[in-house]
Amino acid sequence: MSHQHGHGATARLAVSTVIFALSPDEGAAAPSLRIPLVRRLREPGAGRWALPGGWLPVDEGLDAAAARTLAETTGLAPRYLEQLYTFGAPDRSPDERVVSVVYWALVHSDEVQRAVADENVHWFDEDELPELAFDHREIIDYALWRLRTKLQYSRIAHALLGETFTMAELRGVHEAVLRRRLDPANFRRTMEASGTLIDTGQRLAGTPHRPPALYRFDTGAGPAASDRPATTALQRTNP
Amino acid sequence: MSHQHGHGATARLAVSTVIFALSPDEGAAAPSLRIPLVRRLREPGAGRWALPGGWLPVDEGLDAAAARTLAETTGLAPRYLEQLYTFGAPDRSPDERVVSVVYWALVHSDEVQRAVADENVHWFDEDELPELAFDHREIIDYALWRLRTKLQYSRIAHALLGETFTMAELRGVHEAVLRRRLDPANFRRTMEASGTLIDTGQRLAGTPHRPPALYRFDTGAGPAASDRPATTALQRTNP
DNA sequence: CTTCTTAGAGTCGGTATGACTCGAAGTGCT
DNA sequence: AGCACTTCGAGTCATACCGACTCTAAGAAG
Repeated sequence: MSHQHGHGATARLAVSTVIFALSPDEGAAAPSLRIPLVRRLREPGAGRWALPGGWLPVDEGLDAAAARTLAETTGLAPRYLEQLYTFGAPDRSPDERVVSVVYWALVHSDEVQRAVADENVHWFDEDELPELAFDHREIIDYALWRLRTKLQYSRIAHALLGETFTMAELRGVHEAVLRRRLDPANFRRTMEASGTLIDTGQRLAGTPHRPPALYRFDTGAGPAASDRPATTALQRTNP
Repeated sequence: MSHQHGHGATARLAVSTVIFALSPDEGAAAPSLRIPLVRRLREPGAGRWALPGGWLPVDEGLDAAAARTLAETTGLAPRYLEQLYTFGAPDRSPDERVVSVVYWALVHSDEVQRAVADENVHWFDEDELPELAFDHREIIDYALWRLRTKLQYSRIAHALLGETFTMAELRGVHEAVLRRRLDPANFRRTMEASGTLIDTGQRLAGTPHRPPALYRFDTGAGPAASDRPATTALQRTNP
């Protein structure tokens, strides 16, 4: 029953990645989400902006191909990388059938500074995206939805921050992603109750007001990521 | 930057589906989840059980290929079908590189009766799975996790039930999927509060106790499926 | 030493949920 | 007919969580 379609022609496999970073902190301005896009140099869609990606080499895993793609574009390694969805409508690319396994990634904004600066690579603000090639606009919209949804039940915000951070910085990440103001007191309560924050004991000096505490993320245990089943062995430890 | 790997050899694309149905209702026994598998007739993995699937034809969409695969196996159309994940480790299949776009589906148990009966197709109970070919065991575990997770915040249980059903039947579906007893009173309260149930006004007669009400699912509006972003147009209607 | 700003703790009310109780409404047995 | 038995389905109570809000703490700036 399986494999009944023979070894005839099939679609070509590409891997693309939607990369997110926060805009570099420029004073008191609220940070915003930014996405790097590459200008297509060849047809189809030459001149248009598109997601970074490439054909899948026969001997490379999907995750590895996504990470490599990302490194070639930003020059840096992702802090977070997860498969998003596979897009394969027959007409999504003219001329030939292309199936794209799309990933999404988070990188730290500090590292964006050191990233590839090229006239054919540009970081766009989330709400100032240009016209995109193929179905890449839908893909980005889906990735944005996933990022926003996941931020609320997972703890991925640290992938956009440095080693230590203040509660206000962490809240700023959430506000930028969710595009919504959050109550500082309630946000603090929720984060502290999550048990994923560690107070370093240090305080950030030099602010024109009361110095805030600096936190680290608890990279150890804590509530599992919950976007994947625990391994069978780990799952048994639950009850 | 994109497409930089040329038009050389690439992986072959397959589409597979994890299909779920409830065991046929045999008296008072609690229903359980069942999954149809096909016996592999050729190498690699000949003789082993595997997920139904096939190579992706060049001119067929991913969803369509999954639905066709499912129809060829069960002889029926899925009540629910959603992409699960794309598996593409370089060594998951010997001999050649295969990337599988995997879907998961729900079908109604009544229809399983009319499904394909073949010595090479067999419905296995969720906890009595045989040794599987390739990485299909991991795939099924992931699909099970997704089904259980999604059942709790979405309303997909109706895809496993008939047109009308009692509250106890609906609860039975949840209990079978979650493998956990649920309090009847609390379950009723939660479901009624969700606003997705419509009381048909009819009651199921012939039971050896108080006759239960028959419900339908509200196929119209209600809380959006929330596993996908609303279309851009709809999203704008949010305040 | 007063004023300004943000940090961070605490209060209050509404809502969701688990555990539990109890009358309702059928069938089947005596 | 009447009693026992079963599940249906409504209701109660305690607790956890979360949004809105208040208030004090601790620094810089003037």
